[in-house]
Amino acid sequence: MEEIDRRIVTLLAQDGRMSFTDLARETGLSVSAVHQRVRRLEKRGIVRGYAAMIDHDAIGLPLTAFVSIKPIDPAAPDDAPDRLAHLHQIEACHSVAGDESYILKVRVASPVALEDLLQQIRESANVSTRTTVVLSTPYEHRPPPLGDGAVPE
Amino acid sequence: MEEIDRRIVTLLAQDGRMSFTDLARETGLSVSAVHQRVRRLEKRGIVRGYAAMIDHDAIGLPLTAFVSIKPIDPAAPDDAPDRLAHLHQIEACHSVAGDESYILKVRVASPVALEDLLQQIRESANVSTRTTVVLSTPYEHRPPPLGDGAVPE
DNA sequence: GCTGAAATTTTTTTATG
DNA sequence: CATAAAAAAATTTCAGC
Repeated sequence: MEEIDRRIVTLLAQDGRMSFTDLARETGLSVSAVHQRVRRLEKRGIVRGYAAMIDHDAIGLPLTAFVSIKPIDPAAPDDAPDRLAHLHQIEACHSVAGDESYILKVRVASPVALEDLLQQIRESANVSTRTTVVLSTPYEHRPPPLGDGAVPE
Repeated sequence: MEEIDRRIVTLLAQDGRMSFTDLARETGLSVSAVHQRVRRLEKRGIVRGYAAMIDHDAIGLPLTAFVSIKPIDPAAPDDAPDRLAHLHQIEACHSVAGDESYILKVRVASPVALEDLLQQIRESANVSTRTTVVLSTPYEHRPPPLGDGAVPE
């Protein structure tokens, strides 16, 4: 991927609703050229999709936590992500190196809801949990650094 | 916030580029009514913005890690988020309960880049670090559960 | 706050160099 | 990849209830 595609990706990461007209102005390309590139980036999966960023306080999910999980039976097949996928309070699931096997990011309405969710996680995936509660989030969803730091391809 | 706004938020969280026409069809409102509501949700900050979701492998940042930090001097004023904000490889910063004070989510190009970033974090904020490397991400950015689980207002 | 409709702008496609 | 043109669709504004 080269310079202009990288610029387009950066712009869309910052404003997913930016118009092709604006993208064209920012990149110096014509509208059709930008259009073509964006479609190609989407098709290749470099742009995976678009999402509105939501204020979780406002929608009644003010409590965020990171839940690290570890299998009770280390010999059992590890299909925890599949077994947890139905729990929609889990926003993300990362397989990680280290003592524990996955880190989950969860959003819930209250401490009681967290307690309930943890129980469901333990039951669903036969794991033990270790939970770190988020107190506040100074920043989140910052766009990736493409002009500085990363040297793709 | 009531039912229809919640539905709009859910739809936009799943597809940040959904048109007002489609939102109108999905909610049973007129286009102008939906338009009005979306603008109001944006103005109130319930919808914070829109972002393209990017494949970090494709843009040369294939390595994700969680970095927990702890101040070297517990008596010093805690302005770590400000002091780290210039490091664009930090995608998110959460203040957390527990032994450590913040969890950072970082994206870098390589192990060496991670090593370099960790050093910059320690120097910039006068903290010690504990790093958990992400091996794979079964899922991420799942939309919040508004029709099930949460009971806003 | 909603509807319906007009005015404007953007998106999308197609063609040509 | 640029330009151009045309058609389709979406955004935005506004009168009226």
